[in-house]
Amino acid sequence: MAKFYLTTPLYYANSRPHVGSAYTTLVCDAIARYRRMCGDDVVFLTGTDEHGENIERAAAKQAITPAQLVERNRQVFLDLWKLLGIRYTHFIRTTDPAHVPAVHELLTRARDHSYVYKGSYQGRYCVHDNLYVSDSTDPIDCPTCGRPAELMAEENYFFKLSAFQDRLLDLYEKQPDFVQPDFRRNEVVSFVSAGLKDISISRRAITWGVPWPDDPDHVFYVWYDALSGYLSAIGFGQSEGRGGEFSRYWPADVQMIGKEILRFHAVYWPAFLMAADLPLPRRIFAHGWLLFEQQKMSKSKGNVAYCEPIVKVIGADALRYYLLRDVVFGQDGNFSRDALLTRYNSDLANDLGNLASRTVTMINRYCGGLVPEASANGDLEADLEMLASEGVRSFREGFEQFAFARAIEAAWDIVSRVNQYLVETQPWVLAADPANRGRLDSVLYAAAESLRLLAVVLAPVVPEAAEKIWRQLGLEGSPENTRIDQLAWGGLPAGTRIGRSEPVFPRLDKKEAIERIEAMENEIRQPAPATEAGSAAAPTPAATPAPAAAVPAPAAAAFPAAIAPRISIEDFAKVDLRVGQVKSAERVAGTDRLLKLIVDIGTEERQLVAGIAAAYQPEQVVGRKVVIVANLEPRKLRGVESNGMVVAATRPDGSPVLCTFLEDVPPGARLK
RNA sequence: CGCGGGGUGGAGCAGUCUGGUAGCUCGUCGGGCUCAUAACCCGGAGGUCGCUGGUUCAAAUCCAGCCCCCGCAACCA
Repeated sequence: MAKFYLTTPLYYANSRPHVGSAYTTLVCDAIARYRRMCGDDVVFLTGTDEHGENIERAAAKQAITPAQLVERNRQVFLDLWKLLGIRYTHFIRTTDPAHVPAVHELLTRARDHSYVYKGSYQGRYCVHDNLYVSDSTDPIDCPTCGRPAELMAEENYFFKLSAFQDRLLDLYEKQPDFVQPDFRRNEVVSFVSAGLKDISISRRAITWGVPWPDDPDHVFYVWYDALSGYLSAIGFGQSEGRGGEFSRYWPADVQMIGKEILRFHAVYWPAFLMAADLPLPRRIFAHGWLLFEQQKMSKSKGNVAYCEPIVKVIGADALRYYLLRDVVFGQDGNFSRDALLTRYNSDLANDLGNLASRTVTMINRYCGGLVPEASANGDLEADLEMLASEGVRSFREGFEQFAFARAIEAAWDIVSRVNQYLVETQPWVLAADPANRGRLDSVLYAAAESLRLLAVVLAPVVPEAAEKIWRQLGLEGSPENTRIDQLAWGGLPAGTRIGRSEPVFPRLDKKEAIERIEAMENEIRQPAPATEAGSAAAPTPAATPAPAAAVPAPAAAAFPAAIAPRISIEDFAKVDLRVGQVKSAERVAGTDRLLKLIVDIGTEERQLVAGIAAAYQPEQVVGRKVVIVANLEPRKLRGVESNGMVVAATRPDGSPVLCTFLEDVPPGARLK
């Protein structure tokens, strides 16, 4: 029996997963189910990355320990996977005690080959927030508090990534499908060709992490820790390798990731493994992102779609089907509730569900509920059989290339053909005359047998529905226990007592369903400290990319957000808001968003820089009365001094809307 | 010259690597059927495949240049 080891990324456990996070997992689940149905011995790993300063900070904010936070969030993932019917076999958390020896073993092997050394790390660090802001020494402001991050240096352990440039390029060339899709590989090749710098793999100021084996001042930093999870999950570094599990399943056959973590998986990861003399995964597949109505999903835009409401309203199968069918796998895809419901109604309810319903009903009515014998087959049946077999073949071909949309289309060719076939043969007319008994039996057998093939083929995509169809056909066992690679026409035994016809996918009122989904989503977005912790304030600076399927939230949640804590009138009085009139405006050269404004605030003219250029042309703002925060500390933006701030509201899409007045007010008037 | 994706009937997308009747879903218009979840089936209308030039017997597809949109990154005090 062939083994098949498949992994999702280990999701960063600092907030709750949304549709994007679930996408990777769901795709992997479909692949895992498919491989099982091909007879493979499948290990399907998912898990959570639970270390790092973001988690430390999120926990501190809620006054709980990191361990408590992570336990809580992990549970949200587990619940969601359950809801979505994800049948993973292994779940690794990087705080699992068994994970530590794996990281240490990987390190020991790399050290044995002198790929690890102690060096001086230089970067930008925010002393106020205790946050590593950037690995570069270029000046940058802290994304959390906005104050300039300080240049810092500390002793770190480094991994000699630079030593692997040639071997990596060689790998991409000799094993072209190591990184897929092709255009992603090209990206990786050009990145590596440009030269690799050694990377720091430890930190001193972080305590929530895997301890460095012989240096208590250090913990492992992000990737060396997180990526090792793919090894520790199957027993690497443990005595006996957990009964030989590691040697049986490693290397991974497919490692599925989102495009944002491509570099870490396609460059760092193979280098780490090479350094330890371990075999490399066979394939890294980076898929695209789900955009929401053409925009990137992000918490600050308030447009994140969550899975739970969708599943509760239309079912996990519908979501699975929609994501696999409507998104061209690999590219960025669009997520739209409207399209989801349209797909549900037209493909699942009208085409497939209705086909099952009419077929089962007719067998019940015309054949006494027993699958008839195909005794009088003609050309139409031969054609249908051929088309169905071709459809199954083409489905498998698509699925094996991860071209899920194409595979599902092939299955729907069968669905359409059978619906068409029923109209052509008109079994309800045949049933009117006993002389047509033989034809009628053949027709209904052909329809039922087509449904059986469909149930098997679609089991990886819509497991619950496949199961229902299977039962309605009166079959024993389950479609998932049927070998998809040996699937052939004629497997439905005549005489089988079929079940009652029940809608597999009840038709839904689109508008009403969308409203229900949105209402439930809004509930989730209400401040829910237990799970929203990480998103509220913890940004993800460049230095600590979270190994999650979809990008983490950007800095501040602008919309919709919880109301900030109450302040006193004295606190408010500290903010000096003034009416100002824009005298001149010009773009700050080389920027997309910044306008340099000269504003008359009555007593003086101020120069300030506003990030509104995406929404306002300079000539649109000249002469306008605006509201200025007049007593902010000056700050330089792109080298231009900004002496105050223009007040603007933020639309859900993030664009700014200037605050202005309907009545006339002289510049300098104070707001209170 | 920062990195990447994309511009194909009203909407959303395939097709581009491997040139050769432009395809799918939804929508729309007309017809058919009544077994079925007001579902199913048939037919029609609707596209100079972003623009320009080149290669070719032949270009959505290959080459060059240009325009526009969208992410990421850097600058939203």
